[in-house]
Amino acid sequence: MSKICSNRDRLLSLLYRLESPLFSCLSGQEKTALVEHCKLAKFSAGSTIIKRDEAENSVFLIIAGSAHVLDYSTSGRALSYISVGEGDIVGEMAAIDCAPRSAWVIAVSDCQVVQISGCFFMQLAEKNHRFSLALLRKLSTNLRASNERVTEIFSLDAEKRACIELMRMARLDPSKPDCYCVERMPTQAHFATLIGASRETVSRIMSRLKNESIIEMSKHSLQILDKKKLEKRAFY
Amino acid sequence: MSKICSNRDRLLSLLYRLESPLFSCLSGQEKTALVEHCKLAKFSAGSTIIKRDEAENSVFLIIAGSAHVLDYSTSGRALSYISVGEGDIVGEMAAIDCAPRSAWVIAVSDCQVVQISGCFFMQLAEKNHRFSLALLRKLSTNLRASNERVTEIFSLDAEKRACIELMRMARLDPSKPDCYCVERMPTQAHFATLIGASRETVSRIMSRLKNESIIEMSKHSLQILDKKKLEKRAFY
DNA sequence: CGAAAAATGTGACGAATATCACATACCGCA
DNA sequence: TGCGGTATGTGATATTCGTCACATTTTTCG
Repeated sequence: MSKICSNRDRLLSLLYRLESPLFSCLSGQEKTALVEHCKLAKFSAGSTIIKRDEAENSVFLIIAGSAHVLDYSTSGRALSYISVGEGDIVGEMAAIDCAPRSAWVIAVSDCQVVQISGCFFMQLAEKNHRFSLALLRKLSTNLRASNERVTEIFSLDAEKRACIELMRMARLDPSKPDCYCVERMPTQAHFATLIGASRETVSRIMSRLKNESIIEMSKHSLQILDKKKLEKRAFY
Repeated sequence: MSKICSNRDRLLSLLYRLESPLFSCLSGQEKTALVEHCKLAKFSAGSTIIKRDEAENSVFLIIAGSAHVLDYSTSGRALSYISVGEGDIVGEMAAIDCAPRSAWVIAVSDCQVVQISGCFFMQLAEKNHRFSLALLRKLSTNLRASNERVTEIFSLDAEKRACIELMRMARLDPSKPDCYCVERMPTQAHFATLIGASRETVSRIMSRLKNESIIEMSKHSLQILDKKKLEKRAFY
């Protein structure tokens, strides 16, 4: 499943190009040491990057592709805690507190990742102040996002949650200016796990939004035709 | 020897007595410096310790009493993220990432707290490795707990959530051995915010558990009469 | 191209539970 | 001891949404 590539130089240059508030805290020396304690790996769409309850504690830096951090309910329905992409890390919690994995991480699209030894990652945190502070900020941000998500699921209905999530995912369309779109829109089943709803509910919501010309689908992207209306649906 | 202790001295001895994986990382010197950058404060039951959206960034160390970290839904219903007591800290996130408060902290019972300057708190984290690593572990633990709570609310019905929460709160009864109880059981309205349910739903659940002789109420404490049955209700 | 798999659309139905509206019980306190 | 506020108990009702069961469409890949 994961192909190991030993091209240290490529990895190092990747680390230098990467825009990450965390890894940009590392000195050249630390980056060089890092490539000695990690390996490149690939995960195909749908495969498991981290298994819940395992004791393994590597940290994964995502170079390409996207993944969902999620858990399953007793009935088997999935709920995503966070969706991660290029430049994000996952698995840092197990490295920090040495507890077993608390969630699953599943590749949504084909992923290229750098697998870093958990021990080495924590050595970086111990030796480099800026790194450990950046890590603190990251966890703090995650905690805020996580709490916000709980409140949303708790207090808003599925349609409002869907509209908010679409607004979060939307970016200015590079081809048509003044127009927002979601490139690489996940499947409705994946989207459902992001907002804590069933696949069918998402389907119904999308149908409604299409009918009212608020959104439009094309291939794997989603156009937001009427941003104002979408906001209204999200908040009123 | 003087019998009258200054506030500073009392505070310092408090810090030495306190069982906290975080503050036990501090050297004597750091503890002495800390008492110069903080003040003792009291909050009566029901009063607000931290207001959501404010820019203020003190960290509060709870010496006595308990409080809930919570947020309100649009309809006004409250949901607690975490319940904190003696030795816990709240408000560390704003100190770490300098963002506005993301939640409310409300005293459930009368609280005595040590209010620490956010900047000084972060100076400790910058200068003391063990402290910043302990802080990382604390955030990591909180994140795990927060995620676990989402999954619970998402996948278990209100009764199961209530039973699990009761089991979390229960301690061995100091008077009757082999018997578990919850001393200082919060009101049903407070308990409801902990499990993400309405006050009425909690009332109905408690009635059922009482009827079946699983629990028993007395004054402000709750006896668990049949731990086995309670576990069954929680998980099957 | 064409078949199998994956993704999506949609109706019917039931379960959980919020909400409203009271009744009742309990507690602190003057 | 009685009063007012707070906490709790309980029925009726409405709503949201998950689940099941298919039909239909789209994508993938040999």
